[in-house]
Amino acid sequence: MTDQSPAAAGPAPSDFIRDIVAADLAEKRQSRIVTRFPPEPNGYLHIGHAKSICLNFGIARENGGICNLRMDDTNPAKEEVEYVDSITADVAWLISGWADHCLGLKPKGRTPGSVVSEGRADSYLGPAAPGEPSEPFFASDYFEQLYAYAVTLIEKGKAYVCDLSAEETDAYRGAPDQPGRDSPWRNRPVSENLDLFARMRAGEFPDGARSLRARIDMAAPNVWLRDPLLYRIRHTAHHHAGDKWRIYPLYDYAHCLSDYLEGITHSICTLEFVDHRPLYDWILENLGLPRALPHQYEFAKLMPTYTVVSKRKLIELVRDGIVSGWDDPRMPTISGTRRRGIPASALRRFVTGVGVTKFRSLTDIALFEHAIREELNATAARRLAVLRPVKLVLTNIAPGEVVECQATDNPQDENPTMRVIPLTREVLIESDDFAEVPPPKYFRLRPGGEVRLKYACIIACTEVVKDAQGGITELRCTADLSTRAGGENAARKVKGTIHWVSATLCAEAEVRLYDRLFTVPEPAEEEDIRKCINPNSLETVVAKLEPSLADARLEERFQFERLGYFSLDPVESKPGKPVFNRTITLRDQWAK
RNA sequence: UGCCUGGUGGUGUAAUGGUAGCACAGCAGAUUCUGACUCUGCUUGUCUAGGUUCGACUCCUAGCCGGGCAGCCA
Repeated sequence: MTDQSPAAAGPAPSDFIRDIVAADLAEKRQSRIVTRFPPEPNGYLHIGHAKSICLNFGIARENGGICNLRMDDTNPAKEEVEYVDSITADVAWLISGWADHCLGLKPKGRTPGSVVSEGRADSYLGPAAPGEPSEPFFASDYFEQLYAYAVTLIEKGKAYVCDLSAEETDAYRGAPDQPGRDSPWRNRPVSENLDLFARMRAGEFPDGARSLRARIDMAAPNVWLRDPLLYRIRHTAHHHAGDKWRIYPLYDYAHCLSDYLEGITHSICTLEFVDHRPLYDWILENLGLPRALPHQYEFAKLMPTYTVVSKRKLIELVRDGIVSGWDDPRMPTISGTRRRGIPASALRRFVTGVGVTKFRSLTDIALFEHAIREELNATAARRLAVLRPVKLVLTNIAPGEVVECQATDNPQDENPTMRVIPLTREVLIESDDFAEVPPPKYFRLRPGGEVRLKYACIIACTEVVKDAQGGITELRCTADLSTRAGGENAARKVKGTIHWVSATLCAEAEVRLYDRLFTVPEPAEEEDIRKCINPNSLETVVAKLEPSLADARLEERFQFERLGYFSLDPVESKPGKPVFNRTITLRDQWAK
């Protein structure tokens, strides 16, 4: 349950929201911190959500609190069970081994119960006890309670049923720089409002015929205070609540009260909700609730370069078949990230490393790549694999002879383990590790030149064999076995060391090489994102692998030396027919 | 011309009245049986103008520039 990664060993993050939390604790405004992560189940989670998850769970974790996972499902037209399942799985994966103990789930099937707070009737829904059957919280589980609160608002003269159409409502709202006008239904008697609202619930009116509105101020400078809608009529079944509702609450109304019902202390969201905060507070304050009220705080969402993080654009990529699905390894979704082989710890390190501010920043994706490499460099087992092979014959090794070479699994370990790789007469090397006419400063193999075969010995190229078209068919070399580890010339230096595999004793696999999906730093700013799709974002090759890779397991992470980090594709790799994904290349100064 | 919000190197982020620091990126070098990792060095910054102060990224005033807001979406 403890995180052994370097990121966890470092100092706890600090930002303006954590400062507020710390002050609330120090000044006893709160005794226990409860945050929440409230996605709408209408799409898959992406790395932008990962920042919010790590912020909310991180704050809970650092303060001995919990973070509720809540489906913000108040719009039945857009939401699906598929999404609640993927969201639940993605959150579990991201926090696994780091904040599992902070995950707030509710008792399965439970809705808010009656409690007494400060001597007054109240409602509350807390998290499930350990071991108890549980599921995420759902805003739709609060519909009954939300309805009761709405009745209270009506009784207090703070809400009314409005008969204006959607278009009329827009017109009456005015513009940001000019006040709106009161709805003609604004001063409807309480009894009539109560009756109409009950009949809205009963399904007596068609979609859009009426709405329930807060009675605030049509001249408010903040447009969200101009009698915002609380409920709309929707004759639609709900994926979680079933078919018993004909009216559904809107976000602004449902969210603050969901927070209250769960005893949330700090409701953390992104910047676009700043304008809604006065409404968040208005609803809670005007209900005269007995317990301490939650407070909303806003931060800037994560916007990485060379990708998009908007559900609408992500949905387009999936729908238009530009990627294979939500979990395509090129997608910035959490499921795509996972399938790509990126460790959850690397994603966490990245999203917490960028910090939390109110500045709308563009984060260089290189920060993510760095976090991935840092994590994988420390943990991935080194292996040899050749992506684009060219044959090389070691003329002084007899056919059938096998020279066993000791190879280090991970030089980053204090006591690295070893394995054996077979060297045979015929080996395969990377085609661009040989150059007939080498560019300046090229220190790999060339005609008449020398290079070391990693973990084996130094070889010298004696002959380049070509076919009739001039294509290279094989390289003939001599191996200096005295330069093997332990040999009398083991210390001999040559400029280059290259990777290789035996041509006769090797495994084979499909390897998928990924590159960034977009060619421009800010694809979201383009008029049409299809025009800046990187045509080379996926290249598939059939690679030759050292024999041990035939036994690779799904959860293992490898560094194919000098190439990058790889792991098995969890969806399409099959026993006997392995498929590897390249998670990321190694940093490459030479390529620049 | 309404309301909200924000401006620190190329990017992100610290410094909350006391030496502008860190990470990434870039460049140069060292090291290397991975052109990886590691190590060293370097380039580049407080939006502007006033004011307060011994001293201002920080406080005040006025500007400038950017982002968001008028869904019966969240």
